[in-house]
Amino acid sequence: MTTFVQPDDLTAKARIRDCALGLFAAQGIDGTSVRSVASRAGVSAALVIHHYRTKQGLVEAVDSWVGSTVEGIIFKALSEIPADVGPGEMVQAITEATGQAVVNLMVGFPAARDYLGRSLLENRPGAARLLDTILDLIESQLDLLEAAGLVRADTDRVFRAQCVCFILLGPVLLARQLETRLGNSPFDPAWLNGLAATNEDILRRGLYVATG
Amino acid sequence: MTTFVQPDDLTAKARIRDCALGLFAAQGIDGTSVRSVASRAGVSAALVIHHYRTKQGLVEAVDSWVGSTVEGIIFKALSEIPADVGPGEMVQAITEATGQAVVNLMVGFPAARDYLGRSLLENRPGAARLLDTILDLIESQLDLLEAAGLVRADTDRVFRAQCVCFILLGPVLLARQLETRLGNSPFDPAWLNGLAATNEDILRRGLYVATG
DNA sequence: AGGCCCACTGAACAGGTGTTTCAACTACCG
DNA sequence: CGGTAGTTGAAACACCTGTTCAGTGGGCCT
Repeated sequence: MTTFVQPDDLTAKARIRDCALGLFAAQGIDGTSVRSVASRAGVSAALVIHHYRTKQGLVEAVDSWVGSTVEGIIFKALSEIPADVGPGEMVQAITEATGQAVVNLMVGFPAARDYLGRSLLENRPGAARLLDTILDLIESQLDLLEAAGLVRADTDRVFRAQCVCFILLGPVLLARQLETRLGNSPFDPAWLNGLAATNEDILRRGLYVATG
Repeated sequence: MTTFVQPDDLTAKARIRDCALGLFAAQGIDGTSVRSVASRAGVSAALVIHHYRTKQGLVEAVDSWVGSTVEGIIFKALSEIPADVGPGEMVQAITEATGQAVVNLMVGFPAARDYLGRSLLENRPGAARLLDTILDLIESQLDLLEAAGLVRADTDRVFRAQCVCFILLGPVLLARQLETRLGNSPFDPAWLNGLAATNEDILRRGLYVATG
């Protein structure tokens, strides 16, 4: 059977998957029952099991849907880099493109973003692989930038990648706590851009005043 | 039957609390049943309820024990600052003392550290207050340092505090994923010191090479 | 000694969970 | 029209959950 779904009314199976994504992100996987997913999707619990065999099957379906969505966004961002930039600007172009893709993901796909955060928090295997991918990506990008003379060579390549990773993922991991503290969403575009600007400024010039 | 309790050993009530702390940290609160806590403590489930009334009561007992432990460590660190440092070095002394206290906490109290991470991840009210406290503390410390001319005044005070907070909490939040990636504990003292040194270096001098 | 309190237990209860079973419905194809 | 395959739902099953209950036993006070 074909899995291609036209953008008209979602089939019950897709509706179940979407509702599960939202509930998993909001309450966690263990905190979400099959019945509550079914109720929100307007179907019976038995239908959820019929379509996905087990709750674990539903979780895997959500995992793979989110994974392919995220990969699609990043691939799209990278494919839109103009091909006529010189080799000197190429590394910076890649960095900016991926950074923009991250912001786009956080602002434009709240469900996927929240689910990613949840997934990391609950230490699901898919999220562990994702963190691995993120850290590898950051490490290799910083390596490229170092080779281009844009990143200090006297910094540990593993530690610096962790530092950047934590700065990037912080809002995703602590979104709920930050929301109650800030009063509005930490993914409000204006707010996120301000935070990103400060982060970039700190990475560029340091936070402390040079004491000579 | 007879329980082998050595004279200096913990009372059953304290043993239950400690076992709960460990299991909550490892599996989450929702993922830990009263019976599993009782089993690990070598008592019956009914006794857990007898001592703490409800599971929620047990959670609150663990919360307050961790809270007072953490506060004790920080207070002890602050009280050990020699009183004869000049006002110029005072802010830096406070900063170093709290930084050292954080490292001590992460290295010396793995159970409390893991529980704190879990608590943040599960968005428990106690942890929300804790994050508030941490952010307030960082903001005011950076304000002090800025007033002393040690932190750049042209950085947003809220965003920069978030940045520092994410760097500090990253290993706590992602400890389990990092452990599988690194092969050893992200809280190994040597490793943690290396990470802290790189973080401080980045905050001091920036990560990117100054491009003029 | 008697009385008493308190730690402690096994069994049971009520409710929620994931899953299974079976029956009924709908849409398509000949 | 019949038949078949894909959908859907109500009810039930076995299990796990937090919690309650009635009771036992040992140490302590008067």
